[in-house]
Amino acid sequence: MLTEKQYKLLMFINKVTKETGCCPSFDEMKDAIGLKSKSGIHALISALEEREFIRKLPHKARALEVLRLPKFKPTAIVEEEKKREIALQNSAAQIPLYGKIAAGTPIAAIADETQTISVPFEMVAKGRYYALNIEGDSMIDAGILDGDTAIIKKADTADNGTIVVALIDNEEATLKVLQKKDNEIWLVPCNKAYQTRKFEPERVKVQGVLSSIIRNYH
Amino acid sequence: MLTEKQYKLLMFINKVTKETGCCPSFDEMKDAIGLKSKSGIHALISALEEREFIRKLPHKARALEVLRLPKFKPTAIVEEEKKREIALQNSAAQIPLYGKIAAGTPIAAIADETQTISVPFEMVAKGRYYALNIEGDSMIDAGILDGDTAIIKKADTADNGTIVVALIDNEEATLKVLQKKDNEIWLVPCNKAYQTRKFEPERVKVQGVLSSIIRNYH
DNA sequence: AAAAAAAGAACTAAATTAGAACATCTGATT
DNA sequence: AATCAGATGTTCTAATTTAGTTCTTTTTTT
Repeated sequence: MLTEKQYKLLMFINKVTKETGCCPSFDEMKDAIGLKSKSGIHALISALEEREFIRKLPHKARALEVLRLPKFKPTAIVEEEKKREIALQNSAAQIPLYGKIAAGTPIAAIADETQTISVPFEMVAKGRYYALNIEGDSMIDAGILDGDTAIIKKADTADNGTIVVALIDNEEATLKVLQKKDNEIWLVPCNKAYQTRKFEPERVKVQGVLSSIIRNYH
Repeated sequence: MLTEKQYKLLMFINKVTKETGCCPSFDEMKDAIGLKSKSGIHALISALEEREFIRKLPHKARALEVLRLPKFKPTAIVEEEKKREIALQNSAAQIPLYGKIAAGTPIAAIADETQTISVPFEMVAKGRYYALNIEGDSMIDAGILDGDTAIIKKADTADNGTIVVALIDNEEATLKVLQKKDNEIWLVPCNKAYQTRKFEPERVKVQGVLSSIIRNYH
């Protein structure tokens, strides 16, 4: 239907006309569309007139009239808008919801990424994140309850004392406090009813660090 | 469509005609537009007539008729754009951050609304919400820790057993579990180190119900 | 290399403005 | 009916600014 420039120009004319009641001059259009010469505008205007989107009085200043707007947008514009939309959505980033943790499944295995959860952008400023639903009460003393949503920052290392997603023997994922000892890795629960579990370093892989907790009451 | 002067004149004619029922003379228009000679008005009128915005009877005094006003954007498009904008904004709602709770200040008093926090849209689907920073450990057994952010739904009533923002004696706001007894209101902490406080119903006002908890780790 | 898009410059036309002279209309007066 | 005054509309000239058109050259894209 229309080329990208034609579309942009038409929308600009329409917008200015609507907002000010006057239509823009060739120079103003030139600046708006990002051209350095008016002659390009002339060509675009001719094209728009030929396609009956606008009408003009020749040799008159600011004498354009928008007759109609296109029903469909040029693909280039659509894609541009998609990008912008995604950028805006990122003000609340969509991150994948990988499933439950504390069950015996490695996270990668259930990473279908079909479900997502939106979280405030401040939470996920840098890095890559995913969400997990908390199952069980092994972290209850850290204020992490059954049913909470954990926002995890992907990482394969972590500092002592941080809460991490740990994959044990490639088959069990769990959320615990990390303690690296001389020749062992301790996964410390935050609930006196549970025992600290101790592993050889080879058996434990860090899959992420706890970044945020979100809990919804009904 | 029109130049600035043409537009101004057209709007002036339209306004005067509507307000007084008769249209202005060339001299009045000249003064209104800020010209020192009527001849300019004549030229502008000719331009407007040529563009079919007004009609005139030649050589008749005050014989102008406004035919139409500059075309505006089709409403359908305007509304479509508005909807999209709202949808985008809502992907992460901005809600006001009222300040800390458990300190001795009524919430309304610190409601400056200058700070906001963005929360996932799912959390604030309906109703009006605000955020509070949690101070103290009186709710620690409910998994609500010092420093957490509470998303509160505005309400002035609440069910028994829900966690509410309660204003006591119009001066102290606190987050507690609500228990309405026969002739008392109990505000129950979730920490064995704290006592349940009991009040006459008149002294306690519910200011909201806990909707979500957000906690950020570094 | 060919085609399309953009830039640049030169040229032409229109818009704006002022001032003054002139024409027309209306109602009142002769 | 003719005339007049006052209010209003019209035309013209002229200078200045702003804007549209066209043509050639350059750049970019294919």
